[in-house]
Amino acid sequence: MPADSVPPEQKAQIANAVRAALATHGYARLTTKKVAAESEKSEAGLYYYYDSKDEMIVAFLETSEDYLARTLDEIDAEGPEERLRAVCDILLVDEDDPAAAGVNIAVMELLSHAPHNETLREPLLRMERHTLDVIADIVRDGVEQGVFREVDPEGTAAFVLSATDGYTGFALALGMEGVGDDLRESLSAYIDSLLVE
Amino acid sequence: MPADSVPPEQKAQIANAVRAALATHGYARLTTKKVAAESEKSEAGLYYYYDSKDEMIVAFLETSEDYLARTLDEIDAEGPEERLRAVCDILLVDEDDPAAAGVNIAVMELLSHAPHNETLREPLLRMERHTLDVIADIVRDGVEQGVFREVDPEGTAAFVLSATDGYTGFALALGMEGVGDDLRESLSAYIDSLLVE
DNA sequence: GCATGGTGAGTGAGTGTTCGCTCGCTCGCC
DNA sequence: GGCGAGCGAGCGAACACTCACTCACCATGC
Repeated sequence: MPADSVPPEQKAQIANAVRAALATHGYARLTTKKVAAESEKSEAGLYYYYDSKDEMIVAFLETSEDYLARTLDEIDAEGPEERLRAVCDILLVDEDDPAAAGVNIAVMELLSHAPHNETLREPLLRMERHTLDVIADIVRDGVEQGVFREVDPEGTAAFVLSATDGYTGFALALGMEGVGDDLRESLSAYIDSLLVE
Repeated sequence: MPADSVPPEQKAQIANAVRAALATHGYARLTTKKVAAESEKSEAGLYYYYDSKDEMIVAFLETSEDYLARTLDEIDAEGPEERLRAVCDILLVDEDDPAAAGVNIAVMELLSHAPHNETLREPLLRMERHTLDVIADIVRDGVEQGVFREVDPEGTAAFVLSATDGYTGFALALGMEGVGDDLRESLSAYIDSLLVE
């Protein structure tokens, strides 16, 4: 079956199974058998909807992409400063939420494997690009409104996203306690430093 | 053979083969056959020195750890500000150096797989912990010398390392051109903001 | 000077297992 | 009775790892 004609409900169900399996086993140890074990289908049942394991992962990524985009879109904070803080709060995964941590770490694993897997590269690129744009837009608004100093929106966005992704990819993945709180404070201080006096 | 009694020359040679194979294929697609192909030994020859694939990867990590520690130690810049800039320069891998980029991306892949592989966790933890300490020491010196504002050394170190690791794990891995330069500038501006007026 | 036997270093050819994926079939429903 | 949905069984390939063996080298005894 072509990937883009999978019924939405089935796509959501399979994406969810991929998500659970990724969080539990990581990408390098992900197998279709493990995905099936997390779903309510058999291994062969997954292949009824998707032609390959990679396509199932793409389904998960597209679902995550939608979810993240919606979450960022739903921020109802007012003003660039509060909005930027809200975005950071979303991107800096709580170490005490194992489910969220597992998924986000797995996405970092997918990201760092992207150079070797063409199929996964595109959806990952879209997701990161979008997040980058959301942050840059907020910063740009802040500069135009005179809330932020005259910083470069793209550079600031890259800095913030790097910091949050990097935190997930090393401190969260290694279970380094305390680093999250340290970082949260420094990131908050960084946002302070963006404000005009 | 116990891993800690492998002759140094053999360890270096095998670590090097693992490094090359990781850079080319990534961790998720790393096989002992590919490591052997990058070395001058057969697959069975690798097992003469190491009992498992994971031990070979640990050998690579220990070698990298030594190399990074030595590189950070050899910084001869003077004063906390210049030293901090030098560290960032080392950690922010150049996107035009494919070999260095490949290895660093692979280490990010290992990091984000760490929750699922106990064997790799320890050496990775040591490596990140050490880097974190090096940065925190520089910041602490800077604060004591009155060069930096009274920032938290640990938090600042976590912020800087997160940013550089994160850049490697998403922008470098996805080949997002320009992000590196944007980030370099923002990171430099951040260091400016740490300085006392 | 030279046969003998032990040893470290290494390999070609496998081992059993697991992988991604397919096929022939069944079942329930219009 | 035809058809969409799904599964048990199993395919070939690839995987991590092992084993029986070779070969160069060296010490020893004669």
